[in-house]
This record gives sequence, C-alpha cells and structure tokens, in this order.
Amino acid sequence: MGSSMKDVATLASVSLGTVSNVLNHPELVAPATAARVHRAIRELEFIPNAPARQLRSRHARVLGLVVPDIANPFFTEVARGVEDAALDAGYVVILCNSDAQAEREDRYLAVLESQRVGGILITPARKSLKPLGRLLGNGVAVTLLDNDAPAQDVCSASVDDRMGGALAAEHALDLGHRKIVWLAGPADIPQVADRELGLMSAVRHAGASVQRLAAKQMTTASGEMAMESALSQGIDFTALVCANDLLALGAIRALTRAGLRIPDDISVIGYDDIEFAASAAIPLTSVRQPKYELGHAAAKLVISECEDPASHAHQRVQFQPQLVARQSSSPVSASDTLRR
Amino acid sequence: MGSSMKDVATLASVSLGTVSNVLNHPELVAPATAARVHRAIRELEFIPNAPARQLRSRHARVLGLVVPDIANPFFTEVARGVEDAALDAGYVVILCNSDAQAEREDRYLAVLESQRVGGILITPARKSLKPLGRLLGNGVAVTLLDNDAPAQDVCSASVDDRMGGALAAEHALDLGHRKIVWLAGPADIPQVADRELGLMSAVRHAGASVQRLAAKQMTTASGEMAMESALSQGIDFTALVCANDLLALGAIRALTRAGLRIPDDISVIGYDDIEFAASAAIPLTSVRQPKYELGHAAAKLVISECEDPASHAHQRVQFQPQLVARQSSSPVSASDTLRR
DNA sequence: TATCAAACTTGATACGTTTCATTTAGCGCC
DNA sequence: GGCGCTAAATGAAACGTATCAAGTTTGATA
Repeated sequence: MGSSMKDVATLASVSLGTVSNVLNHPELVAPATAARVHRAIRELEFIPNAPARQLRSRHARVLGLVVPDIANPFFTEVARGVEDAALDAGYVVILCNSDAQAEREDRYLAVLESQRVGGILITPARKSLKPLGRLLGNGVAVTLLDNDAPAQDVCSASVDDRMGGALAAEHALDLGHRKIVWLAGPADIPQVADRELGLMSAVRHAGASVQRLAAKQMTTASGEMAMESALSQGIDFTALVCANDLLALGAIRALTRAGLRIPDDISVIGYDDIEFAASAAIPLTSVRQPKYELGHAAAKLVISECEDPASHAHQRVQFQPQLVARQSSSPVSASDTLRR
Repeated sequence: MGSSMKDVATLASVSLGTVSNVLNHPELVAPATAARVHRAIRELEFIPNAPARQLRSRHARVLGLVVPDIANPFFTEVARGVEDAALDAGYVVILCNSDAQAEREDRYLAVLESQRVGGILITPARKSLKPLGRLLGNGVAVTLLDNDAPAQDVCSASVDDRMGGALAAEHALDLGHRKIVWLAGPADIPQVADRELGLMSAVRHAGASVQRLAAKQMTTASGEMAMESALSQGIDFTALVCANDLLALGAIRALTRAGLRIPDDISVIGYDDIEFAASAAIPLTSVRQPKYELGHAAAKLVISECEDPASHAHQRVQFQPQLVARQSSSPVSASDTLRR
C-alpha cells in the first residue's frame, strides 16, 4: 500500500511536521535532517496524497478545461497548449466537452466545483457568465478561452477575430476579387460574428460588396450543403471566404463537383489553418490562429492566479491572426475581370 | 464560501452522520428527515467536497486517460467515448498526452498516482507494463486501451488489427490487384505491426506479393515523403495500403503530383476511417475502427472495476474493424491487367 | 558560566468527509 | 407493564496532510 508521511517520519526518526517542512518549506530544515527524510521518502517510495493536501491547504493543482468539442481540430491544438503549460507547473487537466450545450456545461461546472479544482479554462456555451459566478465566489480562478472578457473579474485569452476577418477580406481584395461570398456559420457563435464584422468592414472600405451564405454547423458536411444549394441557384462570384476550414473543405467538394476549378475559377479562403488545411489536395489558404499559444497562454494565466490569488491582476491577452496564402487562392482571372 | 455538511446538519437540525447517510445510504434515513436535509442542501447550495470524500472513503471518481497524442483524430474520438461514459457515471477524466515518450508517460503516471485517481486508461508508450505495477499494487484500476492485455491483472479494450490488415488486403485482392504496396509506419508500434501481419498473411494466402515501404511517423508529411521517394525509384504497383489515413492522404498528394490518377491508376486504402477520410477531395476507402465505442467500452470497464474491485473479473474486449469502400479504390484497370 | 537570539523541531489542531459502534425511539406481544 | 425488536439517529474516530504556536538545541556573546 501507499505509505504516508507518518511512515516517512517514523523511518527518518523525525516528526510529521518536519517531513511536511521538507516538502513545503525546505529552507526551514537542517540539511542533514532533510537528507535523512529524503532517503526515507525514496526508500518507502512515498508519493504525497494530493487530495489530502488540498483538503488541508485549500489549494489544488487541478484545472478544468471546458470546450465545445475537442474533436474540432482547433480545440485539439488549444488543449495541447493548455496541457503542456499545466504539466510544466505540476498541474493536471480535466477535459470537459460541453458540445456547446448549456445543460452539459452546467453539469460539468458542478462536477468541477465538487472536485474543488483550482482553476477553470472555459469557452462558454452561452453569452451569460452567470453560471460562473458561483465558482468565482468560491475562489476558483476562471479564464475565458477564445473569448474576450467582458467583465473585470476574470482573465481572458483570445485571438482578434475582427482582424482575422479583415485579413481574409483584404487578401481576396488584393488579388483583385470583387465578387465575394462569405460562408458563415450559426449566427450565435461570437467568434464567427466578429470575423464577419471584420470582413464586412474591410470589404465596404474597399467599395466592394459581399454575399452572405450561412451554414447550419461548422462542419464539412454543412459547408458542402450550403455551397451546393447556392450553386444550384446560380450564384455568381470569384472568391469564397469561409468562417472556418471545415466549411471551406466542404465547399471545395461542392465546387469541384460542379466542375469549377480552384483557384482558377474560384479562390477559396478558410479560417483556423488546421493541419489538414495545408495537406489537403488543394492546399488551403487560411487565416492562422496561434492555437497552441492561445491554450498555453490561457493556462499560464489561470495557473498564476491559482498560485497567488492575492497579488493577481486580471488580464486580457489577445493574439493576432495571420494570413497563410496557399494554392487555393490566386489573382482573379482575366476572363472574370473582363466579364465584370 | 462553500458550505459543508456541518452547516447542512445544523440547518436541518440533524447530526453530521445523518447528512452523510442521506447522501450515501438514503435507505437508512426516514423520509421526513431526508426531505428536511435536502431542503437544507438546496438552501445552502451545498456541493460535496470530493477530495475530502475520497480521503476518507479511498474511492475517487477520477480517471486518467493516457494517450500518445490527442491531436491524432483516432484518439480524439476515443477520448470522446471515454469522456461520455465517464460523465454518465459521474466520473471526470484527466487528459494526459504522452507523446509516445516513456519519460513523459512516467511523469504523468506519477502525477496520476499522486492525485490518487481511481482508474487509468492507457495506450502505453512502451511494451513493458512494469511502470504500471506500482499503480496496480496500490489498487488503481488499469485498463489497456487499443492494446491487448498480455497479463491477467488488467482489463483491455482493443480492435482486431490483424483482421483489419486482412480486410484491407482482401479488398485490394478482390478488386483484382496483384501488385500491392504496404505503406507502414514505425516498426515499434504494435498496432501497425499487427495490421502488417494480417495483411501479409492474406496476401500470401492469395498467392500474391507485397512490397513494403516504411514511413518515419504516422503523419501526412511522412506519408508524402515516403511515397515520393518510392516513386522516384520507379516502383511498379496498382494498389497502396496504408497503416493509417494520414499516411494515405500524404501518399495521395505525392501520387497526384506525379501525375497518377486515383483510383484509375492507383487504388489507395487507408486505415482508421477518420472524419477527413470521407470528406477528402477523393473520398478515401478505409478500414473503420469503432473508435468512440472503443473508448466508451474501455471507460466502462475501468469504472466497473473502480466501483467494485472485489467482485471484478478482468476482461478483454475486442472490436471488429470494418472496410468502408469509397472512391479511392476501384477494380484494377484493363491496361494494368494486360501489362502484367 | 550565564544569557539570548537564531536555527531547528515538535505536537496539537483542523480541513470535510465516511464509517461504525452506540444510543434512542417506537411498537407489538405475552 | 416489561420484554425484545426494528428503525432511526447520534457521536466519535479516522483518512493524510499543512500550519503554527510552543518547545528544544546550538552557538555566540558578555
């Protein structure tokens, strides 16, 4: 069975308190004693009991990570960033998929509260931060992930989605495109809404215009369907900007099936720059988000609050996206320009 | 601050023990009393302290999930299965990416031991199960994930990789292919080795032969490189079977770039049937593994052992893979048959 | 040699639960 | 009305640790 500090104390002929000090306040104990204790620890293969420790010290090296769906490559990468930062600090991450459902999110928040986690990283399923209020009141550090903090009492780490939308638009405009389609997702996703704002304002600024298309979900299947039905209605355009890469990949299938060539007939621009974007049959031009860094930064924020809540100042960290041009986009073709 | 059972007891005018009984042994307490206690619980918004509970009862509703890389779509899906099963049982999952490195795996196992998790689901980074010995000795339930249990003291959930390899081979053979290339991954991955065994024996049984190609890693980039160099050496074949879908997608890029058409010139068969396989430009024929079910089953195994270690019998669960034919494979073309 | 601060150690207490041996109440029956 | 039972509730002990006031040793100083 696992041995306890008491066993260590006995074997090293010191008191329980001294063993505790060796572990938590080594500067208070004489080197010779510390050495003896360490020997005993090795001998007994003692491993501290984290739950007991937390019960007493009210400090847990456990984080909760609440995301809509880890199967989304964007969040997978974010999670890796979170996890690496956590492990570096001796923390551990509880993975919670909310499926963007409030009910499931609530269930998880309750479990996390019961587990008395030290901090929570969350991409909320809904606008209101009310459900987080309880947690905050109980001294749990909360950091918003891929969301900007509206309030003062939480940290946040996000990517500038308006800028990302603008980058995508400007790329298309720079290539000479004037007939642009924006393939959006569900309207209630704040990130998507921001991308749209950035895109629209850039386009308007250039005196061009955009047609808006909406997919039901942020998936390839949904992108394919939306594009297909638009094509059947004889939509006329030369560039397609999508709310994420999955939509773009789906749309490309529909376009290809309709006999359109990419990028010769249509330029396609995605968003997220997931790994598959680069290695697709037609490498996808996309707006890269520093996903790993986002997760890493968010985790460091929440950990720093866990470690020292008193002297912690809430921060907003915002990353800049970046356009990665690949083969799915090219200058508008001569014929299209003339036709216009 | 969070209220404790003591507060609840006071408010409901009962003893501490009674509150505990309401929570854990409701059959022992009179309905009227239970009602009073429940009212107090709601009133105080009491949420049990899981760590304290575990300290006393030595029973944790926490699982550790140790996988090589959650960014691999295979494991992402497995993780979802694990998580859903866990949440259903009121458990929570700690995510651990070992990166297939022994050192990182060890670090995580130590942290999980310190957290006193109730169970561990692991796809081990190395053959030896020694590092798990300590855990088992301390009463932690261990279940092998995507690995078959060699020993008697752990459960395991896996997919029949030999059969999968055979399915892929038989599909190619049925389509008339006789010049087959097997694009393998690193030799030390047991799953891949098994697939190869199944493939080889099916091919031999049919009196055909296989050329073996090895990629350095199980990634698109690696698959592309391996295929490219093979093509430059003038390899002659009509069907390509890959150790996983990522390799297949990479290989397809190299093939396409070399002017070969799929499936007209070369039939390509992947393994895993990740989501992208179906929605790629050329939908990929692949061997489907019940990924979600695998994770779900493994989690249920480990949870059942956690709940009642005494009456638990270790089990091996093995799933059957399934061939999903799509457009990347077709009957060998007349010209190729003649040429032979 | 007596004194005192500094450097270590100790031992008791509390964290929020579960468990279990006891106690108390309620009730039918001879 | 006393007996034995069952059902319900209680109270104390324990889980493994951190903390901190109080104790002990050490070594330097006067």
